[in-house]
Amino acid sequence: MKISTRTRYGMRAILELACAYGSEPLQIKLIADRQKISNKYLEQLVSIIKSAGLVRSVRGPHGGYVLARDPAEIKLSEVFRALEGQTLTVDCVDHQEACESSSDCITRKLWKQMNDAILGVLENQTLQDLVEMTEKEKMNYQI
Amino acid sequence: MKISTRTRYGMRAILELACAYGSEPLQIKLIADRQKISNKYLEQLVSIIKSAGLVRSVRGPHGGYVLARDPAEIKLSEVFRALEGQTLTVDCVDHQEACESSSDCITRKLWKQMNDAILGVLENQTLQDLVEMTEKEKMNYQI
DNA sequence: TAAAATACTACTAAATTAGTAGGAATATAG
DNA sequence: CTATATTCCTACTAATTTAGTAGTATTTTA
Repeated sequence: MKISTRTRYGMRAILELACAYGSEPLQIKLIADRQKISNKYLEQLVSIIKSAGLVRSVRGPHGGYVLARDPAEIKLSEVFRALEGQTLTVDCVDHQEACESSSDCITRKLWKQMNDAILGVLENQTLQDLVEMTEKEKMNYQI
Repeated sequence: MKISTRTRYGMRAILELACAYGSEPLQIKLIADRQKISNKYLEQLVSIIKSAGLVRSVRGPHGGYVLARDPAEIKLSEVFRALEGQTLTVDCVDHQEACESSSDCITRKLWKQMNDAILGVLENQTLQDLVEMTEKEKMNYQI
């Protein structure tokens, strides 16, 4: 149950964008430098969260990426699922039809509890919450 | 954040053993047949939970595996971690030294929340709880 | 028109997962 | 003592996923 670097990198990138919300677009290159992530790899990750509708892009010089919505309107669950995939524990939790024993399967019940516990964390916080926490507690997400 | 089939199969196998606690040893072959898992693969999975000290083995005819302790004394977290690995989200959650920015990293804080949410589910239930729930709600873990 | 950026697509290397395979060791029953 | 049933151990393999690299096309601005 490790979180992939894809998700970790992607989360940091969108946090940079959340922090810069309201300002000029941020370039991949700049974020990649700050976070010490491969430029080209980050390009693909940001493209994933763009496909999910969470960021918008601006092409050409002085282009870059901006958050598509107010950071207070973007739940962490949206970001996480875009990067890590929709399935949080096992397929049958969201799609009962994935297994015919779903309705009376005890392990499914367990995985659903775990699924909901994770969702509880991600559904109840937005990018804005993380940005504020960062400022308030003098934390960072730049390394 | 999908759970591997290793963990799903392993959890089902140990649940069979929990259910049979107090009786004769169960053979891999029998469990594998019931759960429709490859015999040889399950052998390896059970060997993992044996290494973790959760089950004991009996060799020779009429041998098999038995739970090493009372099912009420085996937390789901022990089983899960044996199968899925100790790390629940990211290394730095358990090992701060894994990253020098740990102390003021906002994403680590998020991953720790998620880590603890998962642990909350697994630490507070034992194999016995699942066995009882299975009986009480007429559920199963045999398919 | 040059330069700065994203967009797209294909490839690759490494790691992990999910097995398969075969035989060694051990215990039991007859 | 021997056949048999079982775990034990180790090595191999195939498929999938992850983490990139690489190159070029497209768009926009100055």
